[in-house]
Amino acid sequence: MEPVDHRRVVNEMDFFTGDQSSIRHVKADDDDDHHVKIESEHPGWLQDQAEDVNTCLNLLTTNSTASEKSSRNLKEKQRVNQLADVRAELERINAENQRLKLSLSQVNNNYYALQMHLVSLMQRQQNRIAESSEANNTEIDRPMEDKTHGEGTVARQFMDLGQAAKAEKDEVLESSSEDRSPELSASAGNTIVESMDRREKNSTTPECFPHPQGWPPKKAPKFNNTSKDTEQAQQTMAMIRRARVSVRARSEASMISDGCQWRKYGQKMAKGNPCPRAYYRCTMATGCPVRKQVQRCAEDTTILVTTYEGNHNHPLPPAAMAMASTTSAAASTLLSGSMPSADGIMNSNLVPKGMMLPGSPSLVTLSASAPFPTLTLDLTRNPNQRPLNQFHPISPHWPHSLSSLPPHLLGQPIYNQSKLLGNFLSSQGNINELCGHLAQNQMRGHPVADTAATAAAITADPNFTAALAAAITSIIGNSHRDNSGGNNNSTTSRNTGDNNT
DNA sequence: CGCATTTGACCGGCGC
DNA sequence: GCGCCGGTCAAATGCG
Repeated sequence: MEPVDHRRVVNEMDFFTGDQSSIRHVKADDDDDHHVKIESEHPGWLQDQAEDVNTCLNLLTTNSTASEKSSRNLKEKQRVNQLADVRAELERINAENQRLKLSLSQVNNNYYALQMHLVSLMQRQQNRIAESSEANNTEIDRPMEDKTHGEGTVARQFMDLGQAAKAEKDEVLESSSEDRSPELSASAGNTIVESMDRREKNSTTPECFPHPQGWPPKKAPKFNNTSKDTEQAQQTMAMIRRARVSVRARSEASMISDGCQWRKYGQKMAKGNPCPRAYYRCTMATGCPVRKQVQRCAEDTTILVTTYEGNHNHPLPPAAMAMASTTSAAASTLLSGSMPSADGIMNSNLVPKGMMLPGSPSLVTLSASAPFPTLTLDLTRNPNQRPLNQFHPISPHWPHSLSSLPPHLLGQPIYNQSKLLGNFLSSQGNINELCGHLAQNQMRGHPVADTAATAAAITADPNFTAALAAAITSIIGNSHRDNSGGNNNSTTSRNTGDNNT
């Protein structure tokens, strides 16, 4: 038999906070001469307050003297004054807190902006070194130069988006891009807005830019020089959101893991493909606009095509940083260049020549037929098997080895990735060489299995493909990244677990 | 029971 | 104007 508790327990809301979660229990103990005990999370404080409780009921005993009354009134006034003081202090502290929060947010933004700038500077320096050492190979060097050019540009693009001085912009518009030094370009308001504006001005070119099927005219109305900067910025951002990055990779999994958390919100049968297309949205933060589509290739169902769209509006975990700037990079690549057409882009230095091997399908393509400009990274094509075969031993530790890859691809700051990859691409010009290079650096001493199955396993590994895609995209996208510090498409442990099995 | 996924409905853009 | 198509929504369903 349990002892019966005669105490009545009454729930009371905490009126100080209005928080139901901080409900106190007021226990009336029948065994204690009807005394009321007040239990609190802050017993000491409450006790002190209880002693000083001002009921404002003016409950005075009849035998009080006039002097006692006056002294009590005085005390009450003092307490009221103290209370007012405390309240004022509280309000002041709250205001200060808000200010500090704002400052912190600004500091964060500035930090990211500076980081982007640093990245661009380091990239530029790196490219100069590569340029001098690879003077003979202008085909490969120039893309890197342009990348550098673009990187500073984009770092600024996102920093200054919406603030670009219009007069400055118009001035820049007068000069051709060839005449501009990278420094000038990066500092003279060469924003996406400007790029689009320039394209708009360049009406002599029939197809100024791949905007078939209504893009951008419908989604983003034409710019004119009299519109406000803010409108332009919004339109530009809308365009950036529409630009896409598509990654083709062999994978048995339903989705490659890229560091982010995704929630499936739809699935459709797309025309011309027996495999359904799945629609996912990023759930790492409420309101994150990033979407991705996953669909198997109609011709080869072992190939998984993942298309990213949008920019994350939240910081990403370290594991997700591998996909740094994927979509924003692509968007910037597509939008910041003054390419008259998709062919222009492909024939230009925007896409590293090394990515387009002679006699083999290009690893990077730009779709001009898609509704939105789409950059496609094809990780399924493997014109040179050697490096991949070298790359990886058949090992039960492979997944763990992947986790050792991050120091090169996943966990390092973007500029390291870009530097590494940039160096390598400029010197080797072959993505497979890149794989081998990474592998040799990372896994030196490991046995080498020279089998096609190994290569397939590597390319099929979601982590690897995602990381590789991110790295490549970082380069292709001129290492563009915005100052949110979180415009990355990446992968997450959850997805890794859920979707790779 | 809460959350994620599934799936049919719905909507807007585009071509005819 | 109509139908097709891609994309999204939201109720139903499944699962842990």
